[in-house]
Amino acid sequence: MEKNEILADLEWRGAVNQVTDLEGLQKLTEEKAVSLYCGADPTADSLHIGHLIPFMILKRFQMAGHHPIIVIGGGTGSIGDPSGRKTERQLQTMDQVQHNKEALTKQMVHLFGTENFEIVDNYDWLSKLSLLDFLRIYGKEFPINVMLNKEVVASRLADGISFTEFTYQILQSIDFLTLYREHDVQLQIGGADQWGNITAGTDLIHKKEGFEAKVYGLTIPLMLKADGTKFGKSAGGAVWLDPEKTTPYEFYQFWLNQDDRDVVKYLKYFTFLTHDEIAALAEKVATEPEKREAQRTLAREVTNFVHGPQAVEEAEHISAALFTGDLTDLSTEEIEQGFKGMPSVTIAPTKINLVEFLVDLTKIEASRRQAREDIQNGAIYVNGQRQTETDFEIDTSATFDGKFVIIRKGKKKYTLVRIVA
RNA sequence: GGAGGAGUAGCGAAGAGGCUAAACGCGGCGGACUGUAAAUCCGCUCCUUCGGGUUCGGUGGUUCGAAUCCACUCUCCUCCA
Repeated sequence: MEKNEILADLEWRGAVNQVTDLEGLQKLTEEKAVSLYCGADPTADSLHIGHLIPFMILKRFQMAGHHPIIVIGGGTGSIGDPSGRKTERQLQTMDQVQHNKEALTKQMVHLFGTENFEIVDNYDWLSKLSLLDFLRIYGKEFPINVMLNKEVVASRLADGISFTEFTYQILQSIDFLTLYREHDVQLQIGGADQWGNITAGTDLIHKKEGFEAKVYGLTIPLMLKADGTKFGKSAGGAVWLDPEKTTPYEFYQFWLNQDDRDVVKYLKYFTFLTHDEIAALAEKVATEPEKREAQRTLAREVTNFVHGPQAVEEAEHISAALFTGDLTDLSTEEIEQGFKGMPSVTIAPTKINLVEFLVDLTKIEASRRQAREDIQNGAIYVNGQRQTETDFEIDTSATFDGKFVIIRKGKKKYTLVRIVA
């Protein structure tokens, strides 16, 4: 893709919500390799797929020959962005921020490489700013009435917002200005809820650098699923990029299970497939939805991007075993390989009643009552065999060389129980 | 500071002395159907050794019996100052 085609591509992908000056930005992409940035505050020690939304766009800019920068918010993260929140954030300790920052940085490098990409930390400049400088140099440029009118702030006035969070938009604006000056950054992108923060930044740059300063903002639409719920949550909560938190298999399954109505949208957002390839898959969703080729491709592409080809192969192998194959045919080696990364618990060899096994030993079930109910409903499978007797005795030495017991609960929740003496 | 109102299971919301482990809705968990879908239908949703045990903001009382009545207390909301 050429530099000047990037905006049209984003439009086609439905990835553009608002742009401060679309024509101006288009012109800029025709003239040069544009430096652009997106912020990510270290609020947790892993990225999740919500982060992927702006990051995919940064990546597209990168692939088109532009120059993306991620600002990791060591400074802003210690303050707390009020955007998209109804209540005040709990401040994180600086140690947490530091820890999270390191974890996120690793993941970002993994996604973007080091060529034509930078990560900077706004702690580097925000922490050096004295209170008096802050007020004299920047505070003067921010009329309170304008700040109050920002959606993010206005929506919080009734319930309350601290001065700390109120100030967030100024800090983010200082980021943009700093990047404009030191890294020639002319575009900031972010989620739809970032519009207020982004325009605060362009305003500040115009005031400080003059109105001829060419800076732009672009926001991405809020992503909603077809059923109206928020994108990116699965049963267990957020879908993380950290394979320790969300295994590659679960990650793969998350994408594979997407609704027909959403899958094309996600192909556009989260894959680097061409327009023609996506159109062909869209056609297949319409004509032979039961094959779920679009979902399969989506899962394969995104898992490959985040976890690599090895992880895709593994995820597909596990999926095949769990959804079509008979577990008892698997060798212990295959289980060791296939279940790597599945939820697992380790216990000592024993012979025990199934209910106690599920509740006391493995914590797969929360209570005896629940365990009995699930067993009687036929929701529990031991090594692939449905088990409906609550007084069934499990002998851990009976299967898989006494090394494993595989418990399935419901349609697709597996737990690998490792038997270690 | 004054006057009212509210706190019930994960959430929302009934109940106003025994028939209430607590309607109903959502969410969650299962099952059937299916495409590892959607929609739909069905069951479950405090714990239990199935005898029972512990629940309705908290503490103490009245009563044979309290989520329901009384006192005190904590928290939140509205109005007035």
